[in-house]
Amino acid sequence: MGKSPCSDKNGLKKGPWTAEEDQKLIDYIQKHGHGRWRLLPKHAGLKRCGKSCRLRWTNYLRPDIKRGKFSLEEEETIIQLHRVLGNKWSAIASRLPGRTDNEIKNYWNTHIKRKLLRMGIDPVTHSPRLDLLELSSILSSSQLLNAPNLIGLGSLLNPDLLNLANTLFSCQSRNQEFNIPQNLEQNRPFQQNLLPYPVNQACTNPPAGDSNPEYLNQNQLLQANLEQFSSNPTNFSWQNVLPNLCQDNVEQFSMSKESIPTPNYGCCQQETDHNQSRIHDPFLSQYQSFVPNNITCGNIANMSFGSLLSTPSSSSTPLNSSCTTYVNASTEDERDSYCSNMLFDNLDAIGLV
DNA sequence: AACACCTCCAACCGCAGTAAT
DNA sequence: GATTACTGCGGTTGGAGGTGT
Repeated sequence: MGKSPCSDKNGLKKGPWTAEEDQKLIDYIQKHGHGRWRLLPKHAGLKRCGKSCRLRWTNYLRPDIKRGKFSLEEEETIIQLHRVLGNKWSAIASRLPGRTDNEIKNYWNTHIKRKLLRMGIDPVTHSPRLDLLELSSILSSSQLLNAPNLIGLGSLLNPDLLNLANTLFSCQSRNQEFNIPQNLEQNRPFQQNLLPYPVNQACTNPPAGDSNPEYLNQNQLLQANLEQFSSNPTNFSWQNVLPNLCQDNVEQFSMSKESIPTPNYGCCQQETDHNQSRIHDPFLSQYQSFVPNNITCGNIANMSFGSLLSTPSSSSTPLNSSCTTYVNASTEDERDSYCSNMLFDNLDAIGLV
């Protein structure tokens, strides 16, 4: 039903707008207002299609457009709105005065999405990558860290998992004192601990211990689900091991989508400063807890462990799971794949493969 | 200086929804 | 109800400018 594209019409200009064209468009709209975009270019003396004129006006020439960098507050707002609305850029833009849908979409794709991925957060679901969470549990269990288990996992793990595993092994091999389970599961969420930071920082700044019972409880739960997985990997279910963890999340997720919840990612807010500065970045502050509130008992319980370990379907960019080695990897996907190889090199080195 | 590669964003494209006929 | 005209939306692209080698 859609109209034919502008390119079908002969003699119409494409590409970047000149200052002269901009001025013609502005002058015309100031005199006659906008609308009737199809007729506008003819009346305004522009060799452009109406669509192009509308886009130029709404995305660039409109007087109420706010130019310049996004503030942290705007960034936080975008993340919150995206969590509720998804890729409804126009809906998001309507709540950010002066920003266009195109601008927000670009900013999401070039900045925020990448930032979330680096933090180990799925930019589509806004939840921590549960597969990474599980790997931390697997690696933390000394009795399960043996060759058969890891070889079995090799075919299931996606590159992000392997990347994390490689980081952990690198840490372990460089510093025997550094206790991986403590670093991963005590007193602050794993994705904030490890993923946003370079490997060497994660290794050299292990957090202090914490006796918070909630964290200890999670340790037990993670251990329990790991053991269940170990005994029956394909039929693993969260149902039996996480009955209490997501109680609050069910309530929160049942909220109307019209209301925008305050950032609260679950049951375990960060309590301590870890001898360092507390996170004040509002962006990071949204992801300080352990379990995302949009993960419910229902949807966790229905996940099989196998599906968690394979490439997540929620991931917007399919993960490259090939075993090709990229020594000079230029893209993030390539680096992930490269890290997968490094993991198995490390496993080989310590005699597990 | 020259080249390769990367990032960013303005602009394009195709499709869907809706109003008008 | 079918068709046409128009507008809006979201995904994608291409090129300018920046950075690294």
